[in-house]
Amino acid sequence: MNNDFTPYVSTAEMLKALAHPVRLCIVRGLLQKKECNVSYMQECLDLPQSTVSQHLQKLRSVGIVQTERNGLEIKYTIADERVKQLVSLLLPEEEEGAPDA
Amino acid sequence: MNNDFTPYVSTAEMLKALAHPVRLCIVRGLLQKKECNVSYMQECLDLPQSTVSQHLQKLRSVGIVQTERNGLEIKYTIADERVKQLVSLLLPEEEEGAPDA
DNA sequence: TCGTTATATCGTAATATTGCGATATAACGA
DNA sequence: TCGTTATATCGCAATATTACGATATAACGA
Repeated sequence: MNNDFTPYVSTAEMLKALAHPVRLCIVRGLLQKKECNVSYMQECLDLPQSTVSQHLQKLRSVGIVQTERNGLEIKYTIADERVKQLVSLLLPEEEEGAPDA
Repeated sequence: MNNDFTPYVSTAEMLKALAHPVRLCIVRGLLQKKECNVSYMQECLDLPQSTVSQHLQKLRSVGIVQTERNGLEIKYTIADERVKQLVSLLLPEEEEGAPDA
């Protein structure tokens, strides 16, 4: 009868993009810092540059983050306001301390 | 420096469990109907029984749904209250009409 | 133009997820 | 106990995701 799942596909894709520990970390860091370039994230995350960049492309492909070029650097910011609520719903707030990604 | 993603792993797993069109459909149906057995879902979704059951096991493995046996049937219900908020945040409300899964 | 820095994309091996028929288990009624 | 119904698990081929070095692109300063 009702076997049309297309209304759920784009939401599922957005959730899939968020459903990775590294990407959750990136998103939470961006929510805290408001904006960030790739090499700073790379340092914080301690992952190869290509790995960080690919995670960012995935987040960007579903509209979770957006970019703005500033000379050599590219600033990433959160583009979908819903992820703010989503993260505050799912990620337990952390202790005071050194900031993240 | 900070390359410990373990705080994000369980949240990522929960999101991964939700990040599938069929499972989103199941979850939304359960939120609407409050409870449901497998064969009813199977009919609504028009998918093989084993497929539905495997999706349900995945949702159960991360605590999104829970089960209660009632004779031959097993009733599924939403176990994690956060998904209610999550779904209402992400899934656009639908028109009046025939109920779903 | 060249060298350098910042970021993105390619290629690919390793790993994970998916769908589903076949089969197993669990509970019921006779 | 047997047959039946409801649900779960197995096995596995097909597909998707992941990580990351190698390479490409884009912008800058000299």
